[in-house]
This record gives sequence, C-alpha cells and structure tokens, in this order.
Amino acid sequence: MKSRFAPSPTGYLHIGGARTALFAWAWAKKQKGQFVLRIEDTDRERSTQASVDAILDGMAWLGLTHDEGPFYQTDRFERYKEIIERLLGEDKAYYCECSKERLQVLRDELTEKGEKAKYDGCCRDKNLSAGVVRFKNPLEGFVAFDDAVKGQISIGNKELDDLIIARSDATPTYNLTVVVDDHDMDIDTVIRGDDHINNTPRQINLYKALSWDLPKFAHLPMILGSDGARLSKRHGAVSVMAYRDEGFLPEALLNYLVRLGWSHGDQEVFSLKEIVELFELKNINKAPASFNQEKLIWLNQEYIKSSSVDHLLKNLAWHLENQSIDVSNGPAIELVVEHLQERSKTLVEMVDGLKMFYQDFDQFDEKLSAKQFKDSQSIELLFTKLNTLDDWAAGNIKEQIKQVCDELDIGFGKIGQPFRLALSGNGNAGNIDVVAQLVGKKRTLARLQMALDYISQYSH
RNA sequence: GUCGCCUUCGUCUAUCGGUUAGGACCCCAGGUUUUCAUCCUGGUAAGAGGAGUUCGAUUCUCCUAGGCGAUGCCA
Repeated sequence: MKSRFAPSPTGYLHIGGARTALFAWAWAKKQKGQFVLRIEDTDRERSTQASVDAILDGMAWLGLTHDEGPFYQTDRFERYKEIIERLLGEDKAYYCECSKERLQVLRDELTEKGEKAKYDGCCRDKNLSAGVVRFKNPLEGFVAFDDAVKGQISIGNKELDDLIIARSDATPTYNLTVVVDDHDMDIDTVIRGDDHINNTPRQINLYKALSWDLPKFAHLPMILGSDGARLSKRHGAVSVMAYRDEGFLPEALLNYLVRLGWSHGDQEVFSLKEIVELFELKNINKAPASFNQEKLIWLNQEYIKSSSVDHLLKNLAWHLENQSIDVSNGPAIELVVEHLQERSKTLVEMVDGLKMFYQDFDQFDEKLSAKQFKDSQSIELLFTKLNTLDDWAAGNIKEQIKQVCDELDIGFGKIGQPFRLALSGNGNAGNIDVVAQLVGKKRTLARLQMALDYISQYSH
C-alpha cells in the first residue's frame, strides 16, 4: 500500500499542505505501507528550488518522513512524452492550434449565454501536427467514483472538455502527470485537497483511456481562516515553519492538524503513535474547518507541560540560538526549563522567561517598579539576610524571607512582590525562593541592590 | 452564469431514527496558590430555512438559502 504527498514547489509548506501530508502519511503508516513524496514541478515558471527546500524543511521539522522520493516530475518528462505519444497514436488525443485569443472569446461568449465555459473541440478532427495536445474526453455518459471521504460523486462528461495534456512547448500538464505518476508509482490511495475533486473525473477518463486501474480517492476538505475565508496570510501564519518560529512543538501542530477534520470520539490529545493506530479515512469530516489558533496554543501548552525536559531542550535549541542566549552563563538549563514548563504556552514564552537567569537587565518595568519599590526597609533587611546566607538553597532563602516578614510584621506579599520584580525585572517569576536559587546569590544581591538604588533615586 | 462539494454551540467535533444533543478550545464565575501560571468545580452557548418519509427526525429524501471550489497552455 502506498500513499503520497505531491506538493507543487511554488511557495513554503503551508498549514493546509501539512495537514494533507499528515493524513496521507498517517494512512500509509496505518496500513504499514509506504509514504511517497513527489514534487510536482511541471510549471517551470513558478516552481523554485527555494520552495522545494522550504517544503523539505517543513516536512522534516514535522517529522513526516517519506519512504520513497522525493521524485521530481521534471525528471520524468521522457515518460510523460511517451504517454502523450501513445495517446496521440491511439487517437485518444490530438493537437490543437486554437489561439489563446480565440479561446478567450469562446469562453466569454459561453459565459454570457449562461453556459459552462469549455473548449468546443474545434481542432478535434483536424489532424494537426503542432500546438498543444488535448485529450479526447468522452462526449457522452458520466464519470462516477466513490470518494473515501465525500462518498459518491458523479458528473456528466458533457460538463467536461478536452483538457490540455501538453503545452505548446511540449511540457506536460498537471492532469496528465498525476495520472502517470500515481500509476507508475503504484499509489493506491490518492489523498489530496478537495479543490481537486473537479479534476478527478478528468483524470479518471485518462486512466480509462490508458487502461490503467483506478486508485482510491480521498478528498480532504479545505482549511479556512477564522472568518471562514480561505486561509491566507492575513489570518496570520500560514507557513509551517512560522509555527516553529512562534514557539510551537511539531507534535502539537500535528495533533492540532489531525483534529481539524478528523476525530476519534471525544479524544483530543493524540501521540503520533496513536494517530497512526487510530486513523481512519471514514472518520474524516466532509465539511471545511476553520483554523483556531487558541486551541493550537492550548495543545502546545499541554505538550510543553507533558514533554520531557530533554525533548524541550532539543526544540529549544533553535530558539536559544536565534535569540543568541548563552546558557553557559548561569544555572543548569534543565532546572530552568523544568521551572518554566508549567508556565509557558510556547517555546518563545519559555525563552522569554529564561532570559532572567542568563542575562542581566539595566532597568525594571516602569509601572511595576513605581508600585512595588516604595519601601526600602524590607528590601534592605532582605539584602542583609541573604548576603550572609551561605547555603544558597531555596528552602533557606524562603526561611530568610519569612524572617523578614516576622521581624517587620508584614505579609509575604509585601516583600515577595518587590523581590519578584527585583529578580525578574518584569514581575514574571514563579516560586520566588526557587527562582532566587536559580538566579544565584551574586545576581540576586546585585538585583536587590539595583532595586535599592532605584528607591533612593526616586524617593527624593 | 454553469457544474461540483459542503452546512450541529463563536471555533474543532461526538451522535451511525428515540439522548435533558455529549466532549474540547475560548469566555464567565468560584476554589487552591508566595504574583503569574498550573490544578480543581461549575456555567453560558448549537442541529441554516422549508417541505416530505416515519409512531418518532440533527440523523433518510427533496427544495431553498448561504459558504467553498472548479470553470487556466496553474497545480
């Protein structure tokens, strides 16, 4: 059993393509079959190597590894040519010399009359020997197929026209190349976006003309933006790699994507292993789904909370480098990550939270410092006590804070909040004693001194 | 215009003729908590509209509306 993902390299790997790839991948793995990657680059005008690389990068980041390929259609032009010639020779295709202008006029006329704009077969019986090559689509009857997700679909051949299978420069077009490739590569389930439903009957006619067995078809509904419109840049990130940049874990994105249009009862969280085990084409929804960033964030947080520190570290590496954070200059990164695990929705947030342990800052958050740094007495006392603390451990630090509270007869918050701000600069810190321990004695004292300086500076 | 596909809470979805229409995200209200976060409890919120089939329709059929797609020498 084989399934495939066949993107055209005209841009980065986007969310919709990633989901198509995921479904095709999951189905192949579930069947213990092969997943084929094929680059559909017959449109040389728009295909770029940069796009190919971007797609490969995206697939690699997601971990959707292919078992065969990547195959490039531009490497297979000889084969397509062979098939086109065969069709020509069997009188199942013909050359057409109609100009683009004539075609446009024809379309306009038909549209105006309220009819379907399709080619009129003008050159069908002219026996020409140059121009584009058109496939002789059957004139009568209908094409029907049983789509694995949409069910029975049928369309009359009268709605179809003689599609172009080779351009005037002799390069083959999409509808021909997919058929040849899916056949040659032994693909038995074609999983793709439902924008291809309209192409399927044409392709089926091609299969029949070539006397080839039909694969199964599974057409996935589109992914829409939050406003129900087709997903585009204005909805935010559409590129898969942008999600890495924003701090998402690949398995969180995959989990989100698999639940978009597919379900297994009420289950929300699926490991990759579970996706493969539980995936069924029949549980794919027919209706398009809207992308909802909130739920993705929730899932990402779930994954961050339940991931091993080691796994997080692997995914964090890129972000640390991206932001040039040197973690050798501070506490063990493992401890910091563990501390931040429960309070980070994304890896980017985690990196933000991690900065205070490795980088010094030269000023406090303005609003918060005006509010928290009013009384120097408690901070001074805390400074003194911590300064003489030898065993710099969270429990001991906590003890010192409590002593300050007792001696000054104030609540924990009175000193805890200013201390938190002094340590972090922005007030975002978890258990204050643990944070102080991780920040280290030297840095902690320096920051408390900085807070004291701030107070003396603004008190007169 | 024509053809095709689609239609359950704001969003993702469950339901395989009989349910107080369930779950999740978001949001709201409580509780736990040394801020934040986590965690726990609870709450708001849905079958596009209209016919028909049936003892009974969210579920089956048809119509309408709306959305999306196709209508390329793009894929």
